[in-house]
Amino acid sequence: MIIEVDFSGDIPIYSQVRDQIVIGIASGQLRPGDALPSVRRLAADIGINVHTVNKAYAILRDEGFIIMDRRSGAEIAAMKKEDGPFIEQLKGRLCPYVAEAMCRQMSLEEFQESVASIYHSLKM
Amino acid sequence: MIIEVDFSGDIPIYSQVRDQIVIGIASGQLRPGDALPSVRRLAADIGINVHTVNKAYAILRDEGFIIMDRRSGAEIAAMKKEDGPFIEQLKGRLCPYVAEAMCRQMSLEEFQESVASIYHSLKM
DNA sequence: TTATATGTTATACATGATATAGAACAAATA
DNA sequence: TATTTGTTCTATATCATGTATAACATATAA
Repeated sequence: MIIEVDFSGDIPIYSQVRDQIVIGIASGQLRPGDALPSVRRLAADIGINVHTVNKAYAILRDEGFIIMDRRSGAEIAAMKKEDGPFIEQLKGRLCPYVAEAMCRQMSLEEFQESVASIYHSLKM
Repeated sequence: MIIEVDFSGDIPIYSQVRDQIVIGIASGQLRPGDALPSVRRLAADIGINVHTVNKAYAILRDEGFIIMDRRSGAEIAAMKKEDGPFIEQLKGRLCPYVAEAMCRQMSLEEFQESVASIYHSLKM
């Protein structure tokens, strides 16, 4: 799996790395049990600092996406089904986007269609 | 309209102010033509610096949500219907959230239901 | 005129986030 | 023994964020 980073954007590098790995898991490119490149390896491949990759990995670990072992490295975790608190947290983060879409006269159906478009582009 | 800010959170204050005004417009609490409080007034009400409010207002102006006049103050703008580029930009920002939901075994329908929940909570 | 209020701009400062760099540690493997 | 793993530590540089103070041009009201 190839990870690319936009250095000129306003999204932190560690956040971009985190997002792309999550997208990789969602799309099936990364499956539970798969080994991730070591922090040094990935840092060298992308051309960034080891600490930046380590921060992304630590976040993914705290979020339950990966399992890290000091000796064997990092691998994709098997995740449980989402619970109530996650959905509430998700709603809170989505709210500003839904609100902006409503201001721009986007219907609920149009918004949901965009979500479906993302969903299917990841699923295949 | 009351604007409250979380100082301990990880979301910048100017971003929180921006989001809450957008939510106010989406919910109909703020309508096109309505006057916004002056930057000094709102800053005093919330208990933050004038420049922080000014930054939020400047962003809202750049995004087309409000119209600012050096003499008459700021007011809510009448917005056109969203265009193609906006939807593409929106998809890019939503993608990580959809991906995370998929990793947590959330179905498309469940995600869309959350969006609908937000939509209706703003609409009423 | 005078006073007040508006957005706007400028400078300065403090703090935290971000990213880099180099080094070292404990544990496991080849 | 040598290498690799995640992890931790110190250090530095840069940018974002937030505050503080001041001033400006413009408009309105007393």
